[in-house]
Amino acid sequence: MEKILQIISKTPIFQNLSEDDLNKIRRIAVDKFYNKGQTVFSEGDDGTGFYVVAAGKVKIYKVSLEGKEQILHIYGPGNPFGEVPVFSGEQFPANAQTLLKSHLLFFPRTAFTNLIAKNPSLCLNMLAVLSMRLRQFTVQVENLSLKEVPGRLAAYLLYLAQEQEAEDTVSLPISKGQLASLLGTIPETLSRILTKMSNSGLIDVSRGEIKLLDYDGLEDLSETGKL
Amino acid sequence: MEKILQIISKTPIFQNLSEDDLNKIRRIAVDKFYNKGQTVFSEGDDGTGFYVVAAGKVKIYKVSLEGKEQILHIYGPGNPFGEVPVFSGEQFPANAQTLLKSHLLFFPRTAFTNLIAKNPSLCLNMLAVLSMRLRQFTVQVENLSLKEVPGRLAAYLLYLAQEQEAEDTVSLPISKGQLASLLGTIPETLSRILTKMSNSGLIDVSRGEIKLLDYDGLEDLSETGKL
DNA sequence: TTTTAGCCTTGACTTAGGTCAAGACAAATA
DNA sequence: TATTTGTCTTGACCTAAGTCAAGGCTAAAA
Repeated sequence: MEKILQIISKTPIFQNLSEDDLNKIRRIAVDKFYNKGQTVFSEGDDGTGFYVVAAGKVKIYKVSLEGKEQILHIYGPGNPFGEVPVFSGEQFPANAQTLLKSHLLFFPRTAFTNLIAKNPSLCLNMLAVLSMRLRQFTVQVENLSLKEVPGRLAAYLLYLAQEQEAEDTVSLPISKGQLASLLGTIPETLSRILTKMSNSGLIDVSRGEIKLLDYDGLEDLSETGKL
Repeated sequence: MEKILQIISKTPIFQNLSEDDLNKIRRIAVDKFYNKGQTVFSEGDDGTGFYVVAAGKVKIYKVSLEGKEQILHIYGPGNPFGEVPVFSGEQFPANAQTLLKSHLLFFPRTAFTNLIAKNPSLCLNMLAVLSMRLRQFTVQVENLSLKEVPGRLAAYLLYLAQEQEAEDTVSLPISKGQLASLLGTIPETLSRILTKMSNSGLIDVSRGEIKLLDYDGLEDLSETGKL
């Protein structure tokens, strides 16, 4: 139980809250454990609450009738997900599945809204989280609509480098197949583009790691989109 | 000034608030008037507050370096926009421009956050609005990534029919050029697809109005995406 | 009514990227 | 070490949709 409190106190949405508030939050949290590849919820399911990743990794995604998958987000420790139906009612707008053995905290809807209605700080934190999400979607739509795949890949690699505070070598946090789905393409295309970028001296690819050889070139590519 | 109060009391984010609260909100609202085609804000501008459309129409959009435009939303009376930087700080993530002569209400950031921090109902309303937005983005990403243009168009027409509570004839609220940008394509492609759908008996197109002849066919198209 | 200007449409062409099928490679299991 | 399994890569091909350029239509302006 104390472990839960520790996790809660470190996650962004519960930042800057009193100890009393944190305890109230802890009391409504429910531990849930999942193996790799398990479905947490599916699009259309009733949203009875939201989750916070305590450990592991979760993908949020949509699937077309023909089976093509588009990943919307990948969340790791500290990230909340599944909040949309908590505030707008209705069902989950997408699917959630674990990418690794995961430990999640579940916050039941009504208990949580009761809490938030009495706690302006918590409410403002939540508004900040949703706003950041909207900002990210804005970028994703821009990428899908205004950039070609090489541009999206370059942008993602630069984002990874920043995320990992890496000098020049980033490690892919997901498989190439999943990366393709995140970038809105298919593995074959991603593979071809990786070799193309390799050949033009932008990057160096080696099993799960990519060395960024030409930052300026990558930045240019991520903006103009032309390889 | 009373007109402002009237507008405020009708807009969704200010629903279910006490008269006292509405008056407080009214006091911080600033009237702004724009002609057709004027820029309200640009991507990267500091977000000093957000807007509510009192009258007119506004598009929120991104532009690529090569000048291609992707519309993210089109907002009419009662819709708020530009809230992201209010809660997450930083700059506007996209551009806003009027599509018609418009009357907007501007809510300065700090005055509004002060209000919201003291008013749980207002805060929950705002959470609901942002959640709905996230839901819409989810659909937009799905459309862009998993559907082809005919599918997106069919989905949009069905959405319009529902929106307008139309039996079978919907009127396009925006020009075809703008519609192309909203669907993530270009006018030429949209034009070709409209004639194709016309030829296969799904719709009947006539200057700003489209008659939906085959709902089932359109629904099928919007899901499978194959014309 | 004629002219102008802004959309919209059509045609010919190009291309990014998807599909299908076959292999290559590596890791896990036997 | 051999075998299986899943992931990744490569090649040949196809197609949706973008580009470029020319006209056509409508509506406002002269």
